[in-house]
Amino acid sequence: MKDFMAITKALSDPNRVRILLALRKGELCVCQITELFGFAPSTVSKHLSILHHAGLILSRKSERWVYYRLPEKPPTVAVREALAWVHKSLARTDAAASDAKKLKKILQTDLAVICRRQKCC
Amino acid sequence: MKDFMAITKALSDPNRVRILLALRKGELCVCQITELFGFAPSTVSKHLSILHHAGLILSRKSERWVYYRLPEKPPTVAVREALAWVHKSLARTDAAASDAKKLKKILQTDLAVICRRQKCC
DNA sequence: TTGTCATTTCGTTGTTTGACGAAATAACAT
DNA sequence: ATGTTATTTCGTCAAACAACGAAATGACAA
Repeated sequence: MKDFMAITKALSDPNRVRILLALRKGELCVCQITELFGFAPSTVSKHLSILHHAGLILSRKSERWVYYRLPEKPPTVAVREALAWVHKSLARTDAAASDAKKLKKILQTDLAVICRRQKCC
Repeated sequence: MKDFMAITKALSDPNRVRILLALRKGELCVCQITELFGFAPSTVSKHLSILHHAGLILSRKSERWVYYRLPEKPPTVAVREALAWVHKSLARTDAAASDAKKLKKILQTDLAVICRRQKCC
């Protein structure tokens, strides 16, 4: 029950759901997600930590960046079904499409440039 | 997306999830659920209204009581999958079993008696 | 119509949550 | 070692939320 509630709480914020949808196409680093949302990096990091704690995403560190991704093999049935439910319900929505479009642009830009941009302005 | 978030918000409170599990065996009136939880009737009513608004439960009025139940034919795919997910994930947990046991006792008692009990003490 | 009774609505209170910026951390490059 | 840099942690603030009791509602019975 506790594990299950960790999942439902993680899903109860629309921005965290958007993160799950954005990760469908493959892993993203924190600053790419930050760029997509326009939030402070600390805010995005917190959202990712909640998703990670619920088992809904995995992370990996490489060079200077931390990448998050959907689990190829979900840790529990509850997590697997939750992810399937999210994607089935929302993959074709306008919100998902709009994020996907924005994400495409972000993926064409160099990571270092994106990160630096978040510091200065 | 808005409809989906109504569902995830509804599921993000453990007591509301417990209500959904309690309704698996059939409809219950507000005072029976109130008895099961030990909360104030107004609190339970609010929880039910949130679940109802998300499409996760239906209501019907009969004599003096309002009965809530799971939809036999869920209104959307998202709702259907959500309910299936909840039940699949939690039906066999201790929490569900303990509520089911308590509920069995409540169902043996006359409705009017239960309701009156909540007024006086 | 009047009273009764189950439920809902409303207003209040304490807790949780989501956002931020500043400071800490951890990894890498110099 | 030292500095740089991406990310995380911490403290703060405002908004949202869950609980309550009191009052309103709406249905039925007298």
